[in-house]
Amino acid sequence: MLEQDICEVETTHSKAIQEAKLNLPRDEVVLKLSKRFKVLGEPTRVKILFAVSNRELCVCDIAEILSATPSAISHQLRILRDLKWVKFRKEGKLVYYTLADKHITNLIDMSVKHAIE
Amino acid sequence: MLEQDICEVETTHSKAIQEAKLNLPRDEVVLKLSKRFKVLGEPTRVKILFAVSNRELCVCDIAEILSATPSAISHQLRILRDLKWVKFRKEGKLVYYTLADKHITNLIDMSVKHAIE
DNA sequence: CTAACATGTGAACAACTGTTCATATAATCA
DNA sequence: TGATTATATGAACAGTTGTTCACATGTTAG
Repeated sequence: MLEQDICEVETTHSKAIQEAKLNLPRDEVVLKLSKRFKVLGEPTRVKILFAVSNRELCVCDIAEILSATPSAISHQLRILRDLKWVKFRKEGKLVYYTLADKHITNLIDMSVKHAIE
Repeated sequence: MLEQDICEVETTHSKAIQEAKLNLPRDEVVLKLSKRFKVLGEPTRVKILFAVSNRELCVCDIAEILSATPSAISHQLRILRDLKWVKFRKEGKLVYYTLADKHITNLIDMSVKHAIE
């Protein structure tokens, strides 16, 4: 940030600035939070979560449902697996995925109803 | 999607697939939903929302708080304005921003506490 | 064993996005 | 009026990301 970009309002509002700085969550917390939201910021992943929220589905099922390639779905599932938002069960060649817990769909449902008009 | 990418599991799981397809929210809804989540998927925007959730702040204040340039903040504020997540009030040269309503911070708070461990 | 198939994964590519920079606009002050 | 300052905004650039493609792995059937 260059010198010219610093506003002079700073001194006037220093009290509000100081207060806001203190109330701001730690960088680590914000980063973790936004990282999770970003995962929900992709239609494909939201659809996958919706699809596996009520029943067990294998990768090909999900691909068929979303009209996508199994490869694309597999890539997205890895992200959801890493976050432990979905769990999986192998059965022969197939791998069945389910929602790890109801928290995520609750969040989505709540978002639909309240926060996001 | 090429022929080779279509799985043969389809016929076996056709019932589950059909059911999942019906339960899936409309594309329009999912798109709108994930679009909003994407906005929260950026640390800068989350920080801005936190900052203006308790007090009125001008662009330079926010820039100072987040250690960013006023220009970068202004760009992000436009996105938040378009979504009507923040409201603003002009006073001379300064433009003061506040949270439009408590729904968004509620969502974030809830996410911190419940859905997102 | 070999062929077929479901899934996983790395590389490559295209599309998107946040920041910076330059500049415009609007308001205040000398 | 002219200078300064706060904010807005378009273009450019760099970094990120989702999909596709090719291929590897592992399992089942013949």
